[in-house]
Order: sequence, then structure tokens, then C-alpha cells
Amino acid sequence: MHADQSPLVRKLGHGAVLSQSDVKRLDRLTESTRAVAGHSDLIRESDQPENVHLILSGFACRYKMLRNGRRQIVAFFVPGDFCDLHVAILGQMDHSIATISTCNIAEIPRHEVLDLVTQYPRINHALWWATLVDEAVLREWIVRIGQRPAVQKLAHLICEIRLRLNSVGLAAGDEFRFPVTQAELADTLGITTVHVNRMMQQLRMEGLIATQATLVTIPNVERLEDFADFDRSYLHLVSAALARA
Amino acid sequence: MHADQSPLVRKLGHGAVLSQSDVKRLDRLTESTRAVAGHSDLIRESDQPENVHLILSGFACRYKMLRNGRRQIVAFFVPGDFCDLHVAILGQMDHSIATISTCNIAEIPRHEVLDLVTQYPRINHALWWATLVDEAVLREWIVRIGQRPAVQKLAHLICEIRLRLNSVGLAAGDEFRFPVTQAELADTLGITTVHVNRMMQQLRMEGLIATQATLVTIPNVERLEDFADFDRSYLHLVSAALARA
DNA sequence: CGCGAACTTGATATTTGTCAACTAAGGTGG
DNA sequence: CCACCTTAGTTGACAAATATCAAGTTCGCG
Repeated sequence: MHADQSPLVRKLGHGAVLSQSDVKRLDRLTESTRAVAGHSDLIRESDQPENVHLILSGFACRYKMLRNGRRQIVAFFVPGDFCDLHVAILGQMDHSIATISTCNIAEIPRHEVLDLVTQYPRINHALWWATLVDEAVLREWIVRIGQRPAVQKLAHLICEIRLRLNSVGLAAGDEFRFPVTQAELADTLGITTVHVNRMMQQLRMEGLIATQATLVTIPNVERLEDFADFDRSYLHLVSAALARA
Repeated sequence: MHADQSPLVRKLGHGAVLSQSDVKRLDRLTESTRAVAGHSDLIRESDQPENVHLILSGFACRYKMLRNGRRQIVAFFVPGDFCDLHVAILGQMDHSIATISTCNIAEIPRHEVLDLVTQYPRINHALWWATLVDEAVLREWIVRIGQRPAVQKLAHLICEIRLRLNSVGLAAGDEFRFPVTQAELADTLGITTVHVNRMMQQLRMEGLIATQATLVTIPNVERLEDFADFDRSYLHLVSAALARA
């Protein structure tokens, strides 16, 4: 594992053992980038996007609006994540994608993705792996929202984000940047802003997390994961690592 | 559309325009079937299954257990659905699959699936479509659980099941069989059995649904869908139908 | 006809939501 | 560099939704 690898390469490295040329090909994707301000839509419901979006830095999310004005965030994107790898097949977006913080993104033409999956078998495998992990994450979000009390929802989400950032080299030590407002957390967890605030205080008081501005510190990861009943296995971060050893 | 088509063929017909030979190939999948009693596990968490499971009749579900004994159902399977089309890539199941009612299932060896996706491009496209629709359904479940009051959750789920059954020819007219207990609905919607019961009564009193045993009758589909704020588009049932017209 | 599972009911407890106000923080123009 | 101004975070009192518990009742099946 090289310290200078991009989040994308690090991420896909969990899904397949990549060769030098694979890495070189992936790095080419990030040659032309675009900066996007926070809180702006990348794709709207009913769009039929031409390009695939890859997050290089910053946070973004996938969300759906309801008739009554409520919003549910159904996915977070961190650096290394593709937002819409395959939507072409369905023809039409059934949700929207927006940045949360300022982001650097790469827009990758459809034909280039096609080149990746047909010419680079290990990258193809890694992209499949990433798609299936995305699905596993969706399932875990359902469990989190459906069965956990609010404090655990929050703790569990923080565990997930920490581990995902860690797996792409963005949560060294016990802290990481998490520029997400309490209102956005509320839309993610299916609770109100006020309640997020109180649950946050509870986590702080129990010494499970500490925050200053957007910096989250987790003094004892194991303790937080135990509190949240967080089972890492759904992120499937081990198999390729084992293969590499 | 032929009345004698299997649920599988009907379902995949929404994802691609299938040829005669495609249909013939798909029908071959269902030659050897197996009956499974209700409430028995097909695959358990941490299994590494050899075959792909296809539901031919009956209802099944995907679920995850929590440390505290609670259960969350994260997917329903109706006839025509594959339970685990691609889990091979992730190496290990992170959840379990169980029948709800008595089911007829086909177990399809991995190499045969490989044959399908490599030798039959339209079937390959349809399977991709099915996978992406599954993902869209997961997102909608998150929205349902996260943002809707309990009555709407229930109504919304009923709308989804009705439409999915209808799309494979199993919900003719205004009624369909739905052999799912209130306890299972509770595990699906993230509410308690008692509350499911009360919300069910409310839907009945408002004349939105009627039930006798496992038979659900919906006098006015449009009214129920409006009540549930149900937007069909996430099931992506139109594109191939348009192509056919 | 009886037994167990599923469904139903009522009383009460708990969690979470709502509303409304206030404080703190960050960014911008004068 | 300060004053202001907007956004994010915080608080308290109260309301509503949902959970819990415990006891029926009904239904299908052997």
C-alpha cells in the first residue's frame, strides 16, 4: 500500500488486486477535474446524464424528495466513489445527486467506462465489487433506520463514514473531517435536526466522540463500534487485502 | 404479451425486448425445481452459496439479524426474482434469505448464469436491468422507512407489492394473494406488530384495502397510491414496454 | 374439537417530533 | 478590523407517534 495512492486506487484495491497498468489507467481518469461548490446538484431526478461522476475530494450525497417536502438522503459519497456508474441502463434518474461540501470531481464519458470494463479485467472486477458493496451499504442503511434507536443510528453512521474514509486513506489516526450539518444528518437518519443535536450531545458526554467544527475525533474506535453494534463485514474490505498478503 | 409466460420471462421482458430463443433459454432454467416449506432459510449469513436461487412461486425475503435479537427484512422476493444473482463476487453472504410462504424455487449453477450473460446479450441486459431495479427498490425502502408515517409505510409497501406482482401477471384485477404475517410486515417497516395491526385497521376503515385471510383487495388502486404518495417510476417498468410498442 | 399461531384490544410508557426562541460561528462589505 | 448577517447549533416546554405489556379473541389445521 503506497501512501501516495489516490482514494480511487485505494478503494478499488479492496475489490481486486490491481496491476501497475491498472493503476496507471485509473490515474488517467483523474486528469481533468472540476471544482464544484458545496450544496449544488450534480444530477437531478429525471435527468439522463451523459457522464459518470467520480468524487476526488469532498462529500456528496444521493437523495430523494417527497411530495410533502421532506428529503431522505440515501447515500453518502466520499473520495474514490462513483455516483452513478451504471444509470444508463435504466434510462432515467429516479433521484438526485448533490455535493455537500466543496468537491473536486471527474466527469468520465460513458465510452471510457466501457473501455475500463472491457479492456481491464481486474478493474472490471473491482467495479463490480464496488457496485455490490454499494448495495450492501443500502441494506445496512435500511437496518440502521428501521431497527436502531436514534443514538445508535448516529453512532453507527459515524462508524461507517470513519471506516470508509479510513479505507481510502482519509481518516488517519482517530480523527477525520466530516463537513456535514446536523440537518443533513437528520435527513440521512430519518430523525429531526433537534434530535440529532441531542443524540450528538449524548455521544459527546459518553466520551464516544469529540468534535470541533468539522473535525470528528474518536478516542476509542472499538468502544464506539461496540456501542453502535457496528459489524464491519458489510463493507467487504478484507478479501482483496487477504489476497495481497 | 402472452398469458402463459412465466413470471421470470414477464419480469425480464420489462428490462429488454426478448427474442423467441431468449425465452426458450429462460424457460430451460425452470425445468428442475424444488419445493421449500414456508419459514425456512435458503441461505444463511456467512454462507458461500454455490447456486443462484430463482423464485418460481411463493414469497421469500432477505433479512439481517441484530445483536439485540431484532430482525430487519431488507427485501421481498416474488415469483420471477433472483435472490442472489451475483454474491459470488463478494465471497460471503452478509445476510440471510428465507422463504415466507411455501415456495417453488430453481437452483441455477453459477456456470449456467455465466452462460446466460455471455451468450445472450438481451438476457444480459435484462439481468443488469433487474439488478439496478433492485437497487432502486432498496433506495425507496430507505425513503419509506425514514420519512413516512406508519400508515403510509404500510400503504406504500402494499402498492409496491401489488405493482410487482401485477408486472409478472400475479395481481390480476384488484386483488392478489399476500401470505405475509403482520409480524413480518413489522420487521419490514421497522415498526411493531401491534402498530402494524392498528395501521392495517385504519387502511381498512378508510376503504383503501380489504383483506380476507391472505387475499388483499384494493378497490381503487389510484386512491391507495395517492394516499401512500407512491411514485411508480422507481420500479422502472415502462422503458422496454415502450420499445415493444 | 382442540391447539397453536396469528390477530386484536386497552392501558400505559417512551421516544421522538414540534415550535419557538436563543446563542455561537463564519464570512463579507464598509 | 469591526459590524452585521446569515447559517448552524442549542435549549426548553410541550405534543404526537409509536412502543411496551398483558390479556384476550379468532382462525386454520390436525
